[in-house]
Amino acid sequence: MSDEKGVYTYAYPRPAVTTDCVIFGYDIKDGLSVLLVERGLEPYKGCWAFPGGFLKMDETADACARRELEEETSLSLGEESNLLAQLGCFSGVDRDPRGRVITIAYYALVRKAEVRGGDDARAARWFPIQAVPQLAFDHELILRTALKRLKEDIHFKPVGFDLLPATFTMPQLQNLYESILEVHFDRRNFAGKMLKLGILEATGERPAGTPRSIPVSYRFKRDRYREMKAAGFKLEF
Amino acid sequence: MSDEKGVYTYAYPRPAVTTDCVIFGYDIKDGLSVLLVERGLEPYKGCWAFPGGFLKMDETADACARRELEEETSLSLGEESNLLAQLGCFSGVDRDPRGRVITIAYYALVRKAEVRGGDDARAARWFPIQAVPQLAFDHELILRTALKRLKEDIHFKPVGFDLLPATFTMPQLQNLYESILEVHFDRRNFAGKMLKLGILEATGERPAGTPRSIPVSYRFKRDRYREMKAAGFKLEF
DNA sequence: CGGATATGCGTAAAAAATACACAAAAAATT
DNA sequence: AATTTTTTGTGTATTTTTTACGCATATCCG
Repeated sequence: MSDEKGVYTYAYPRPAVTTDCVIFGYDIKDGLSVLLVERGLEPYKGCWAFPGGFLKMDETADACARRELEEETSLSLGEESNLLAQLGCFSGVDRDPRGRVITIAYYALVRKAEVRGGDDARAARWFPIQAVPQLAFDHELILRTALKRLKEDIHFKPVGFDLLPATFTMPQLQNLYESILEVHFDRRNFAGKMLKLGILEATGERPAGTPRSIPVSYRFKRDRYREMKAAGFKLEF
Repeated sequence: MSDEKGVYTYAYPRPAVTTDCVIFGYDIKDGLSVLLVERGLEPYKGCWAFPGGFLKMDETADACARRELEEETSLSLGEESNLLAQLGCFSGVDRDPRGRVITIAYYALVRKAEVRGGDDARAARWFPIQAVPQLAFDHELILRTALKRLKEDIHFKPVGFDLLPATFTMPQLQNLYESILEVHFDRRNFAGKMLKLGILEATGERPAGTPRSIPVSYRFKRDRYREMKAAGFKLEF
């Protein structure tokens, strides 16, 4: 490993550089949730924070975020993931008691999966967005920024791809949008718009008996979505 | 100054951290332009690049970007500027021949003003966006990213505030939008939409003789714009 | 069994986007 | 100097999109 402990000297002072990951998940029961780890080391030992850690000299910030996420939560982000996006750099002078540390924050949307603590993280857990505990460092600011960004992104990117199970119903999809945007839609209009986008397909024929009040299952048409993304599409709500 | 040359040692290696500024300007003659400086030092000495430089230990990235911009181009960004936005962190492992250097890129829109080189910059100049020379480091990637971002932002923010002179005509405003988005609009529809937003006001009465083919001058209503921004508005094109 | 609730389907009204024609003044051309 | 071309402002009819809402049926729950 190229990052063995040693002594590194520079002519000018340098900040330490970390990455942090704001990972959103979703299920019907808890609504929108966020993934946190319990810190196993000082500072803020025992406090909850976003998974993340120091940048190594031979990896990009992107790679660092993925690595730290996997080490601390066992969650690995496939290259497929639509939304591993850079959220921004947080560079407040006093944001870390250890000294000058800047962080590059990322955020991603995933299907909620089992997570377990590891490495510097004593534990890893999903928290419903309404029940997030006090956070270490300036992570509350980072969370607010991520939520704001998510609300913007949802207008342009089909977030369901990443947050929902492979097949889902229209009411579920609507519930997802409503819980992120904190608004309510008329269900007929919502379904109409979604279907008109052409990125959904019904997963099975409705049983012959045409039962009505059991929802139809859909899945996303990945190919169709890719086409539309290339052409540049927009979701309006 | 806290950043005197000396020897700074750390237990783990650290990347150097810089900021770079992508500054867009606009005038009728050249259309959209970007501000570059000619590097006075190695590496890439004599090559054109974005103004920027190393982060000091007692300043945020934001402050660093503003400081370096002023030092190298004599351009100072008022706090009023709507669009000094973080563009993202560029962290390619080999992006700087001096070693590991990551940069936090910013971008801003300003009224084109006289600029002069200073500090590490031998010269500073505006380049029309179609005539940008070869750039140092990975600055071509940064420029592409900034242009993409600008095209997105224009849908939500009244970029004219920052790019146009205090008073301007409707054809000028339209020309600005057309040169950023690289499309053409019907002028009646464009004017109609713009006026309906309610953020413009005619600056003077049309002379009594009602001459037709001399454009009406407008100015932005800053107060009205602030209100709308708080309520969250959207420009469609 | 009966009432409350959820789902799908379709339509009428309102709002917005779009395409388009004309007259007058300025600018360019001859 | 006369003529043509370009530029600007104004308004309207048409199409498209968005929004609001009614209804029949099936499930859920006591």
